[in-house]
Amino acid sequence: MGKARQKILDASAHLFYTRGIAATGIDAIIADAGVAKQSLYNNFSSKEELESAYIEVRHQQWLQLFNERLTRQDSEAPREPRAEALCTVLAVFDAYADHAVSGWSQGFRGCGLLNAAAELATGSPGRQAVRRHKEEVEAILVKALRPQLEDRAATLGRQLSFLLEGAIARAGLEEDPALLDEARQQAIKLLEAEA
Amino acid sequence: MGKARQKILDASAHLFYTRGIAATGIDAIIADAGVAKQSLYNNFSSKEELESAYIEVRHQQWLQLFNERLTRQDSEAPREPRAEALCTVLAVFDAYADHAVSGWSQGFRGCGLLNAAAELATGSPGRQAVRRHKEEVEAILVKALRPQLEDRAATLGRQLSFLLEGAIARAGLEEDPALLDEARQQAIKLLEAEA
DNA sequence: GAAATATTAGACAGAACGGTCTATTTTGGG
DNA sequence: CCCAAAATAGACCGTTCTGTCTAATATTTC
Repeated sequence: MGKARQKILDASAHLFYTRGIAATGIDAIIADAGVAKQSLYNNFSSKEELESAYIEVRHQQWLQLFNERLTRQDSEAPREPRAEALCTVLAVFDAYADHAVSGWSQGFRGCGLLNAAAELATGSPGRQAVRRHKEEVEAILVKALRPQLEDRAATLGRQLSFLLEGAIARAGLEEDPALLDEARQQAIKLLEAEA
Repeated sequence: MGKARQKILDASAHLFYTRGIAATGIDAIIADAGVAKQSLYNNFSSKEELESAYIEVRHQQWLQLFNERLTRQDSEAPREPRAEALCTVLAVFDAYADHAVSGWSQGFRGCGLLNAAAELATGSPGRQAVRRHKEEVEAILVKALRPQLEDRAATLGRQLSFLLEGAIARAGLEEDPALLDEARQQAIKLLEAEA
């Protein structure tokens, strides 16, 4: 397959994130990608399918950033069970921060997936995909906390996921990723308090 | 002034919230409102102005729900300084829950203001208004906590605002306002831990 | 180098968009 | 009752939207 598809995905990732999905027209995407309109419809049957691809790619990007953070910390830090839970939690927070600053030059606008969901109809495949993404993030947190906290893992994992989600949203509104650092600090304190 | 304006505001509140702003056309609004197109442009100079009005109205609606919760609790509960901080915090959370269930029949989709911001350009008046709304909510929390917590009020107020914001977002995705109750419970525990 | 596959530019269609205009009718206050 | 203000229906305009079509040109693969 060709490289037009990737150029289209890159351009739509940029435009969908910075201007919103509905506000971004096909013509703007192909102009930004430097690609013919037919190349878009050779790779995606409709704009809706391109939107779904955008969401899926963004989810996979986050997963990769998370795994990079996780393995990086694993090779540095020791393996006490308590520290491992903390490392995983921090990797989740840092992966979101990484995702934020990776698009910082385009103007930080919070979580692209949550923003996309805001434009999608209730029950639509895209919105369900975003829902599953957030559930997966929460599940990662809960699973990491389980060995140490048992019953309280579910509650604290959910609380951390709320904290993270809210921090990203507010950081996007304030255009200040530093709010993510604050949430990270608060997460550390919450974990210490549970120990 | 006439009642066409109110019918338009009601219809656009419903449609902007459930379908998104960009996805909602003028014709859909006037059809839902049962109003002539000219009546819309007699009351609003453009769709953009109607969007701004939608945001402002929604902000005022929340403020009213908050004040109702506040005065209701004030007339019931005693006035210990510690309990007053808790009451204000819970009033903030409950006001958001009220706002959620008031539109529950139309399908709960989280915070309408945050959703609107996701569609608005960085630096646009509407997006700035949403930002100020969230800052005001956080300021209410911090102010309520100040007498009891002094220095820690700012940090805890911010943490509570993150918690609340994330809970609403996740509740919207899950279409389950019960997540707001969980966040409320977590907020109570956070306050107890600080005491 | 030939055949198959991608990619290109651009015209085009049909619908939906925001917004204007006219002309008529309804409404409400003095 | 009268008159000004408000609301009505609906045609209309220019633009933009998604998506299709044609036909020529690159690129890859064998």
